[in-house]
Amino acid sequence: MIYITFPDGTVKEFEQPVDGMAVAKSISEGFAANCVAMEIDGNTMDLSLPLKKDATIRFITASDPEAVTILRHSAAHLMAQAISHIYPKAHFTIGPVVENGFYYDMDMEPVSEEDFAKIEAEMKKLVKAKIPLQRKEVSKDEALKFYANEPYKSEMISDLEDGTITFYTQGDFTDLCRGPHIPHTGFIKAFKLMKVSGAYWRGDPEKPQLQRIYGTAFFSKKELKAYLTLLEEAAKRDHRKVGTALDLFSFHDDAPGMPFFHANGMEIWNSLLAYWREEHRRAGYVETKTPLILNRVLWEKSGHWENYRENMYTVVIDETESAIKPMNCPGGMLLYRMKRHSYKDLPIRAAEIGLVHRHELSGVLSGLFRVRAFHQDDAHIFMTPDMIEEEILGVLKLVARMYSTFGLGFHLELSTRPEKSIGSDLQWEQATNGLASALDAYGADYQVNKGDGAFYGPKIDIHIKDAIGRTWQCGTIQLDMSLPERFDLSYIGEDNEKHRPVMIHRVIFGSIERFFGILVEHFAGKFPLWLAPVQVVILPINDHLVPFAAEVKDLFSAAGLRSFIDDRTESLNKKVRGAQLNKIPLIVTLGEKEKANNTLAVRTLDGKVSYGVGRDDFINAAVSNILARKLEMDVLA
RNA sequence: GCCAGCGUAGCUCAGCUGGUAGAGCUACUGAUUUGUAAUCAGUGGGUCGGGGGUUCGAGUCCCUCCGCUGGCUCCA
Repeated sequence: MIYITFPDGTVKEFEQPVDGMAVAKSISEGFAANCVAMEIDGNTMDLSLPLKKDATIRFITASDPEAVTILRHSAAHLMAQAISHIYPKAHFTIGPVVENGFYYDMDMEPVSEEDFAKIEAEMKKLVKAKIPLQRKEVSKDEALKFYANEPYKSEMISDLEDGTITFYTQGDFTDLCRGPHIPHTGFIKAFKLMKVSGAYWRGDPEKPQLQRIYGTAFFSKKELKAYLTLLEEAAKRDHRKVGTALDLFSFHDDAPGMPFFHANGMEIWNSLLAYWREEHRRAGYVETKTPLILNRVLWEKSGHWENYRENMYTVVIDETESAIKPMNCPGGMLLYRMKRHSYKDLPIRAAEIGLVHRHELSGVLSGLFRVRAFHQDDAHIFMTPDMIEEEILGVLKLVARMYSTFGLGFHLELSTRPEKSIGSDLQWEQATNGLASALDAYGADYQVNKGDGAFYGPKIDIHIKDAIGRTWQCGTIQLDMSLPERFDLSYIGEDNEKHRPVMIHRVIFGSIERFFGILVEHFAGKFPLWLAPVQVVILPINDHLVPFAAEVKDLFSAAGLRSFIDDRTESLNKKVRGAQLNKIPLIVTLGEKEKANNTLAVRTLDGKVSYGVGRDDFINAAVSNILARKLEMDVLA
């Protein structure tokens, strides 16, 4: 007789032997049919597992967040089983769950997406058959014997401890797996194979290349469909596509990974930076600028030559080797060293919109998101140790302020001392506590990533969330205990002695190019008025009204509005359509009525049209919307 | 860098198993003078990513280089 406690506190008695499924059925058959797995005393396991002693139980059903992970793991097995039928020669390696699905790495003949249909068809058959997944504990010897002809599995088993090895069998397919799994394949009602790629065994380029097939799975077709719709929405917003359509930027074979910004793109860029400068000036920053090319000796001193050499472009000038800067900090160190500093001068907040070049591997380049030349909205803050908390808090507040202007939410992560690091315990403690207490003072929840800090100091990473729920790491605040040492920075303290200042590097947009790309996707090209390259398009209704349109444009220009006249001899409908497709926030139509009454007909991107709008009312509303950098279009309100 | 797929007009794309390039939009010209998402007609526009090869003949096949896209240990 054993006693099982349920989440609501009730306790039931069961005769031995009893497994999780039987306990679930004691609630109801219908409930049991929806159970995916169970949690026994906090450990997730299979429903088929026998319960041998008193325990607390919680059933995991499709609606629990962890259930989908179990489902996807089982889906990976399902795919492997299907593939073992179609490609009997395939050797299986690992098949884990990843962020939005799962994958399985297999040593097999190359497959392409065209092969997915037949694999999926086979998977569907197996789902229909509702094949149970059965767990079995095996000894290491048994396991090795079973996988005698499977080199990858044998290798994995060799790394495992005897007594902890389990197999899962579903029909004719058995896989080494820790589990847990769903009771039978019938749960996998909605799945899709997504893509195929190459991956090395254990990620090692020296080892054999495997076929990796990615898939995803959900408990319902509806959820799968919602996920696929999200992907479609993301594809529609793809900044490379929108950037081409709106004539914002381009890439050319002559400079791979280095973006060209067009006139429209530069309007956005300049508006973005004007805003950035305004906020930084207000927050007490000064702006500096350091050269693109600096002598090798400097990079040796900073440690980049030793640690970052393979990402740096170098150039020989007058027989002296130099490097194009991949980071702005060494230049910033030189500026600090120009003068003697008193503790009274600190903190010094020196910003720099620095253009950096990094030689990224050709295969990782991706639109504006991963480039070889980009601008960082960098700043180095030099301070005394007791200023850490306040300065970090200041950066966090600036971050919050600036991101909210774009309607971007964010969360914070603190990374602490890694195994390999420089500096003393005391320094790390002081630095990490400084960051943590700033985070506490700021008041938002944050996640701690133990050991994820840089070797030269702890850091805070800021992850933003865009309009369709995707997250991106943009901002970062890194405390640096290395460079002040290497460059022997100092300030004179109250005691009239030299002291080492504390320095942080911080960025808010991060890479401006990347942030630009994120904004394109976040807004889906429909920029708020203050960022829109063209704010107003003027459509004269016929050719005779073009001179009148020019007068109106002059009024707009005088007020600082970016406008242009579409004077093509095309139909109004066509010009409206063009303006809408170009995502121009305001369309002003001018006809005889407007000319007679000195009014405007104004159409916004949502298709609403207001007639008889006063010119001054319109201009004032637009200008105040821009000055306030509003996210919403309220010009017609 | 490695693997897979891709590269045809400014843009989006068609071009079957090799037979000397095509559509829509854009642009330009003319007609129309338009009241809120595509007026009509005409014209222009391509070394089919570069180079090499096979062939009587290559956008199509092969080799090579370049570029783009997606991946490249969130460890059974």
